Amino acid sequence: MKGDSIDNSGEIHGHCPTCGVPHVALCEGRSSETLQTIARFKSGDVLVKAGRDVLRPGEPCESIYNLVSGWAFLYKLLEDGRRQILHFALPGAVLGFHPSEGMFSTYGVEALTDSVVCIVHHSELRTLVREHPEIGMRLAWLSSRDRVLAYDKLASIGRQCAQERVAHLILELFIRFRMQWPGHKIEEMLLPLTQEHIGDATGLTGVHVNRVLSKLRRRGVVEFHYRRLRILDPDKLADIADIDPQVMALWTRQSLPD
Amino acid sequence: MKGDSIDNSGEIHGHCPTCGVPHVALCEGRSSETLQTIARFKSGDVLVKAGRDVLRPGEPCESIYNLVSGWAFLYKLLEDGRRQILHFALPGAVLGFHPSEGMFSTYGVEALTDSVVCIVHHSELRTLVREHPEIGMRLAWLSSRDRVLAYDKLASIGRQCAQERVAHLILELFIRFRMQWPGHKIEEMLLPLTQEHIGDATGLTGVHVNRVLSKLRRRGVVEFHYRRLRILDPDKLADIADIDPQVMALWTRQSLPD
DNA sequence: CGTACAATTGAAGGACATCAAAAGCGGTGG
DNA sequence: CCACCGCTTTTGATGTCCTTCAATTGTACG
Repeated sequence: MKGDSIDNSGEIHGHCPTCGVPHVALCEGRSSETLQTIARFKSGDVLVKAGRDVLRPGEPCESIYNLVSGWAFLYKLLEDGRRQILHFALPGAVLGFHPSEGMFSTYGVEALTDSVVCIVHHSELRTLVREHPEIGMRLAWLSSRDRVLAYDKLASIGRQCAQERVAHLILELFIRFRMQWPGHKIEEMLLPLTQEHIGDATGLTGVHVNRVLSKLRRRGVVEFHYRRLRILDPDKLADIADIDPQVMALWTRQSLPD
Repeated sequence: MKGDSIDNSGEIHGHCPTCGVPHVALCEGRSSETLQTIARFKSGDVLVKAGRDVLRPGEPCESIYNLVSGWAFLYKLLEDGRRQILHFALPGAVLGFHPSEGMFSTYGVEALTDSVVCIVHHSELRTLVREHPEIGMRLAWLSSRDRVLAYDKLASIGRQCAQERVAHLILELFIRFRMQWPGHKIEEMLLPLTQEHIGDATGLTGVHVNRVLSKLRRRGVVEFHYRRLRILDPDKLADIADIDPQVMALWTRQSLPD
């Protein structure tokens, strides 16, 4: 925290009183009995410095990581070093969930800011689900939501031009950000990304992202400069990105409907 | 079936004796008691003609669709008609699983060949999972596997050149196909796709896919002509696609490990 | 105040798209 | 069996969006 007026690197609203696991992830709406069960199963919190890997590509998938605070991103590397960013994770995300033990992660997870992750071993997760079936369904829910988000990006990267892709990513992050901190009505936020990150997430080069951003600034749509994002014209942005913000908000919310 | 030596449009090996739901999907390894439960919950099989939608984009997600036989693909449309194919579904796939009711599908599902889908309503699914927790975990497993596949495509489309993308898609389909019909050791198969489909799946134009395919044929890697695919040099293909076939096979298999 | 990293700008080249036309294949009906 | 039709594949010419390489400027932070 740097005494900024903008602060979105920190805690999510509401944690399990017993275990510090964010409400938004596994615990949302669970009875306090269940929460205590989860607390029993977790093996500890870990602080990960910005730029370090939470999970290295190719590592065995022994645990799931609950992102308590900070930003992270999932990425994949090609042989020759090219990098594709798959997803940006906000506090409350469940990371590294893989269907089964004995597998090796096909992607890596890197902390974008200093982050805290809460670790639950896979073997314990299985027991946990047996005792509390609704958590299995919740995992399916989270997993499927990430799948839908990945599909969204696929269409964007596969079929949209550079300007549309950048607009798409920015709007996605903006909406997901606002869902997390509903208090903030601001159209200005701190995005802990470089233009290089945006390039790696949109399948473009950092250089070209820069050119696209200047055009968007000149058109009065968005400003992004040294991690400070300002949405000037949300409607025009949604129009360029070809996103219905209502629908996106539904799909990116963290809590289950009734 | 046209009396071809190649036949991969039909049934998957082994169905639930009671309900016709393929083993590979929800039922794999379930007790016969559970199978009968699933049979109680399913609301019926439906035949979908090639080219028709199993699920239209924007439709309410009221049911999940178990693909009993045939090929289908998930797709997304942009405003102006551009299409991105998100995933090709083989027999045994669970389609249209969305985390909750009251949502509208953000993508469509179209039958590639005449197909049979088995429908289970969402409300019934919820009850089913309450009674049989392991099915919830299995849904999470399936969902997460599709997510990993989507991430794979994201890296391919975002960071690979045309030749690599096409090689990637072909190898993915080839490996997934072989996992389904382990009997077939053949490197020749019937792929019910046009080059236009490959283009829509790789973010290229059909025309350019054609040029890439001719180059791959001239290099002696693969032949694809009027839906007939022949892998000439699997190793070179894997090399171009930047895929480890072993890893891909692990991730695309249909059955849970012990 | 200096250093490291991020953003910005320019010039040149390449990969893929677009448009258009011809040829090939498969199914249908005479 | 042949002729026809629609769909798919193939090929060519031209354009453009994005990349690459390189140099400069700007910002944050110790």
